[in-house]
Amino acid sequence: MSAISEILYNARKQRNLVLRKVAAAVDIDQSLISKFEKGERVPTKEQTIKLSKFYGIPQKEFLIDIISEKVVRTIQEYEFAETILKVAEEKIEYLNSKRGFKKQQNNLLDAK
Amino acid sequence: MSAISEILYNARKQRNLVLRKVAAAVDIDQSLISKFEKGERVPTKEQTIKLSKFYGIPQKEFLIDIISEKVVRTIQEYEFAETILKVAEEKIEYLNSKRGFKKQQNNLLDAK
DNA sequence: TATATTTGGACATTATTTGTCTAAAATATA
DNA sequence: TATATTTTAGACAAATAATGTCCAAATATA
Repeated sequence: MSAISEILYNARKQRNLVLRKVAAAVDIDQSLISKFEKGERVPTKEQTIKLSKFYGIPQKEFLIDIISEKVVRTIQEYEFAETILKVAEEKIEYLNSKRGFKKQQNNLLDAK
Repeated sequence: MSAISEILYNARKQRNLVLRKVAAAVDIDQSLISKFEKGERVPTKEQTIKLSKFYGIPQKEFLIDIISEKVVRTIQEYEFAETILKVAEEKIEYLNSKRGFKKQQNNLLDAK
């Protein structure tokens, strides 16, 4: 039972809504929403956006939550999952520094 | 051009092997190995194991490299990729602490 | 107890990843 | 320079994974 499940379940309960009503409002099958609330499935990006809008959940934070959950489900079978993330971080930082470099280059070119 | 590409390319060059020879030895299409070396594709787990054995690359380290590369390719489109990894880390740590708890429980039960 | 709601499981559909093929491009060799 | 060999890129087939739907069983409510 992940945080996403709880967030969705609580959001619906606070509003005293049944799945059918949410399903109609956001155009997602009620069975699927049930699975999200039970942690059986993870919403897609589009579904995430729809649900966050409907429930007034901050979109970016929710997206981060969803995508990180997907990452976790991919790597959790490995005993070295934490190391994977550390290495991934280094790679992302490296990519960002390359982008930063390119941005600086572009800025210099624009100045000319 | 990722580290994986360089590792594979250098490993092959050091041994003065052509793709065809490696391909036959590890039973992976030579065109595919070329794509790995160029960073166009990422090897599967099974391919990773085969290549690490063939080249004598430490398997666990190589697996970590490969899987983290896949994670990176999934999330790098987002400007908040680093945050995703941070949250994923917290989730993994949480899971590990739950597992630790279960292990302790199991140990206690065994002791009885 | 009847009805409404939620859930789980099977399976269809869609999307993504992976593997293969082939010829062009690049490089090496004679 | 001609030829052989190697590498590569692109198209597409095949395999796998993710996602959506359907429907009845399970559960909750009145």
